[in-house]
Amino acid sequence: MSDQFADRLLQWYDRHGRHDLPWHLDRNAYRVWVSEIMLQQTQVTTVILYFRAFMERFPTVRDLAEAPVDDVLGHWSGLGYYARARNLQKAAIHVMEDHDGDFPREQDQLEALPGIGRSTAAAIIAQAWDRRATILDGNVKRVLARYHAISGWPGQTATLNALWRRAEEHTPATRARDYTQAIMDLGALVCTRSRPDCEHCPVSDGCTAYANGEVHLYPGRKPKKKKPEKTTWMLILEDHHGRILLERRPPSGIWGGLWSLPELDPAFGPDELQEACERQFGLDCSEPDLIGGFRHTFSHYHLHIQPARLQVADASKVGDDADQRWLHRETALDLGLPAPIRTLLSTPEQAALL
DNA sequence: AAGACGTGGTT
DNA sequence: TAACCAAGTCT
Repeated sequence: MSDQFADRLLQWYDRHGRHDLPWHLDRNAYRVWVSEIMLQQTQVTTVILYFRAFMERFPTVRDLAEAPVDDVLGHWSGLGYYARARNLQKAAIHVMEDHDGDFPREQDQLEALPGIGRSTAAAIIAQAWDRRATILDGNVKRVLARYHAISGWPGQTATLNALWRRAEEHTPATRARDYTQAIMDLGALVCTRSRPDCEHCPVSDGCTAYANGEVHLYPGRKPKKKKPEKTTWMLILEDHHGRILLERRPPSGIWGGLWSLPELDPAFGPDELQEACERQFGLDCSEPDLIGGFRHTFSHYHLHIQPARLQVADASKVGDDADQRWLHRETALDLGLPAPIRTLLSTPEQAALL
């Protein structure tokens, strides 16, 4: 059904929407897909530079499928949610092997690819091929929650179902590409989380929350919970060449598959680091030299990272393999590193401490 | 169903 | 400053 909502929105979009984001140029399914994955829970301004660099290095789905995983993660370093990068490459391999290098055209086939859910599949269909499909991202949730005064936190199934139903209803039969971009642009530029610009909203007429003067009540807030705190040790083990020991983290969990400093059982106290180092790595370490800690906040818990610097007498006991390497700082920066570790290894002030 | 999963910006 | 949140998906 093509209702007044869609018509007014599209009219507004033609004049005020965003028409030249990087993924709007040379538009194809691959570029749309990569942009949609990068944009999951990530702001447009953050994505732009990553997208350009990623496309330069991996111009086609084949380039991505054939690349070393560390290269892919390296281009994701600092973006967060690294499962996205691992899934991206898995999906690229599937597309090459099962679909002859072409993205499947049906929504359920797209959703079968790792990292592509209901909304991302719809975004690809609409953005890449201009076919009718319904998205529901954070922007659309906010717009529709206000327009229809849908109460409740969108994380709850009932609220989410109500939003999906409305989203489907509003999706027009034509101009699918422009419509999906338009409703996201409205959320990003007008119907913003704080200080929405209702005076310039093309659909304020039919907006229930606006009519009731309750725009600020929607969407419902997430129930707040206390974040647990976690403290860990990150060892900076340096050999006499000035190289640092890095380890690949397990494929799942925080920073999965990325390279990082060796993590030590947090149960060890500050004065047990030398012993722990010898036990865990079989290394003959000098007196641990604490260089102070920095605190890093995650979305789900506070993680206190305490870097401890130790000089290693004989690095040959820990070899170079797929999961453990002695690397100079500059070399390490080519790998997929978590942002805090990258900062630790790259900023002049931090590096001076190493 | 609810929690895990990152980081940087905003309030 | 600490909470909140952004073009969600997976388990």
